[in-house]
Amino acid sequence: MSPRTKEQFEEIRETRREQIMNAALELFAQEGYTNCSISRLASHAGISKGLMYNYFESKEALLMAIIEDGMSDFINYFDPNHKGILEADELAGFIRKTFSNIRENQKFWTLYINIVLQPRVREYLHGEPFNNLMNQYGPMLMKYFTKMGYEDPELEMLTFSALLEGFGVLMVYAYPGFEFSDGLLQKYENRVIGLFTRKP
Amino acid sequence: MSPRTKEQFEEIRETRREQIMNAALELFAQEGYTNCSISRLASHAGISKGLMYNYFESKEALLMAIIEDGMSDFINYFDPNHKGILEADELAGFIRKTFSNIRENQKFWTLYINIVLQPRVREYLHGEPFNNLMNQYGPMLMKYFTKMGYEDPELEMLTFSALLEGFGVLMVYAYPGFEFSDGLLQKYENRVIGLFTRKP
Amino acid sequence: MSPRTKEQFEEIRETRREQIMNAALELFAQEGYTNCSISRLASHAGISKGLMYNYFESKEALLMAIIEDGMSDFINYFDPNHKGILEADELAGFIRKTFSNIRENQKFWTLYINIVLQPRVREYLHGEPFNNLMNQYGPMLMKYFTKMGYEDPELEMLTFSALLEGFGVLMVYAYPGFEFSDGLLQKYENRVIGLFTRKP
Amino acid sequence: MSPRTKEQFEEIRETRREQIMNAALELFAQEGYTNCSISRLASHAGISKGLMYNYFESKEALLMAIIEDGMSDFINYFDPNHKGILEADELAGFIRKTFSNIRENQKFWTLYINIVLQPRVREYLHGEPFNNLMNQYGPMLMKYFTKMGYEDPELEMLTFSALLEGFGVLMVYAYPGFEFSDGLLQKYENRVIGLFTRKP
DNA sequence: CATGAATGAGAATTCATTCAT
DNA sequence: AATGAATGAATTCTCATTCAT
Repeated sequence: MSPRTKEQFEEIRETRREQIMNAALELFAQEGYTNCSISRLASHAGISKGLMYNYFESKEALLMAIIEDGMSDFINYFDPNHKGILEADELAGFIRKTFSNIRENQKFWTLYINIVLQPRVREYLHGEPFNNLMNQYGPMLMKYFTKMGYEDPELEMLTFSALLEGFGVLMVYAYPGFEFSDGLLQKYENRVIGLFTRKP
Repeated sequence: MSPRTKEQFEEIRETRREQIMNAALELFAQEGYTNCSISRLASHAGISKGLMYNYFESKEALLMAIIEDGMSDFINYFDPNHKGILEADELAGFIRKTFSNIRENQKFWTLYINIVLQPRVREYLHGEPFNNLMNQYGPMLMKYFTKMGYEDPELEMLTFSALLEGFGVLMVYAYPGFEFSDGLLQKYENRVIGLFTRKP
Repeated sequence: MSPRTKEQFEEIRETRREQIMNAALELFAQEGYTNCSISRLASHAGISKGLMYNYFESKEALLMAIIEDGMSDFINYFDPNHKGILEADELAGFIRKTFSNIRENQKFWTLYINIVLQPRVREYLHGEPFNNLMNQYGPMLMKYFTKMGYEDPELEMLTFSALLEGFGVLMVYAYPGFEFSDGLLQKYENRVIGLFTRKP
Repeated sequence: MSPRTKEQFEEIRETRREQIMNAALELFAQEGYTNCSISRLASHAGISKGLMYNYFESKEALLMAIIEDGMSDFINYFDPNHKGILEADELAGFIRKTFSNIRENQKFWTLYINIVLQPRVREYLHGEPFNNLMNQYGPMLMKYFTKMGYEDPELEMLTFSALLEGFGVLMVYAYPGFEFSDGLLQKYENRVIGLFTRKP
């Protein structure tokens, strides 16, 4: 009968927020952001339409929250020492974490790929807090490949990025005929690491 | 002035149809299928809303027509002999055509990537006439890599597909910091061809 | 600490009630009744949404309470003897009090003018307890101007009412270029009193 | 069977536009801008909700169009010679036209008074094309009363404005007990003209 | 007495599609 | 063949009100 404490309210909010974001991620990934109405989102999350707006300012804000959440791991994977210069073992670690992240968060990557081409989302991703990741990614890899003695750092960077991006897309597209066994994924991971962490 | 012949009428229709599809592809790729209204589509194509429906049954039919058109090249690139068995030079040709197609039809690929994850589009793509392409793609590559003596054909197929898909995505994403000079693209193309057409 | 007495509780309630009404009047006047949500009203009053409903049955009830509060002065100004017949000095007093009330309660008058045309509010104002004021206002002035020997009592009544209403509106509108100095207001007040309290 | 000409389309649009504006003015005046939903507006105008947006960008745009339409007469009444200096007969003309306009367009004035206090509307009214009217109104009257030799031009201006504004409000409010016979209105008009067009 | 999470009806707005001309 | 007015269902979003705690 006594009123709920501030802590209780915060706990409720946190739980609900996650519940909504999980439900939304699932639906967004399945059917695309624009095809999911707030109405369906809400009923998929088991709440009322109105409550959605208690937790997220708009449908777009909900999307951005999901993107931010999904990207935050990446921000941490990459250059954990913040020195601005990659070492070979750091790159290997980054690759491993990236692959396992893609495997485990297929829903997020589906959504991400589906959404990232839309101008508004891209603007958001090129702003803070992703700005650092996006803008430092290229130069840092260039430095790395140069330092490691690769003949054409730009070409390496393109190949490296394509192998990662392409993998993500393939995981998500699930072309008929492809089977991503654990063994295969492991071998792919090792191949990519091998290609870019040994002196040429 | 003699009345136009049936052939002239059909020619006019065909021209109009292409004009509409080009305008639509441009807008779809720029802003996403769902974000483009028929109204804007029509005025971007320089015709009235009503006339759109004279040429395409619905907005979705217009989209599918564009997809079909964009994919038809690929259907032709791949295994031109219809033998079901690839030769190394055929694969090289396929790779070259694919890359040049991606470079030249960026708009289409933007749209394609943007749209291909949506259930209805996927259903369409997995039906005729794409069915053959999609379903034969994997097995054919497997046979190829096996025949060529690669140790792990599945791994090659994954790598190969990732390098192609990843390239497509990167072209379209245009990460800040990437510059796709003609020279770089040529080297990338050569590298990919080199990786998969020489006996290991 | 002895528990609070019933009187103390009621005093607290009364204070809160006024606090809410003041906050609400401010927002209502600034932005219009319909544009102010209960949520903003509550946070502007420094309390929770729920508590609002402890003090007022509904948003409309809160509005009516404010209107009743603001009008009650007028009810008292007018014909303090309840004889139904006005004397010249009573009218002068009424005019003076009206002007000072308008000057001091601009927020209320803004709200009042903004709100008074809406059917539901008008119904309320034409019911008790305003009924008497509204319905007796006209006849009483008629009698007054007749008794005072004005040639056309109806015309006087119209002029008189227009000068009061018009003043209220102008105070609230604040047309650019108008400056309501104390001196000007005083002269206006004197002019109005002069016009209607001297034998013609 | 032949397609409609541009002229026919324009005629349809003009007719519909007026039909919508008339219906909206009626409902707005009766129940207040905020209380009228687009839905009811549309069905009151005998059209679909969607069509409203073919003619007016938004509910607010519709309101502004009505206001602009209603005010346009006033812009023309006032200082028809655009000399910036009023003559006595011009003022008399202005007063006459104002009164007859208020009488004939009660709906508009109800709406106007109801709406003019809202910040957004006031901003609009203080911008073009009303800017000239609103901002020149005060100074022009000041010059007039000065030139005519009135002792306190500011006081005259206030009185004059109050008599006009007050009249408008009273017409709209229709206090019970007031009866605005033609004779009364004529006398009021003459009184106001008399008060401000004769040398004091 | 107090809180704010939760609801749901309804508001404004958009847009694919139809159809009279 | 061509136009654009007209429709109405669906969408995003708001908000007064309720209620468990």
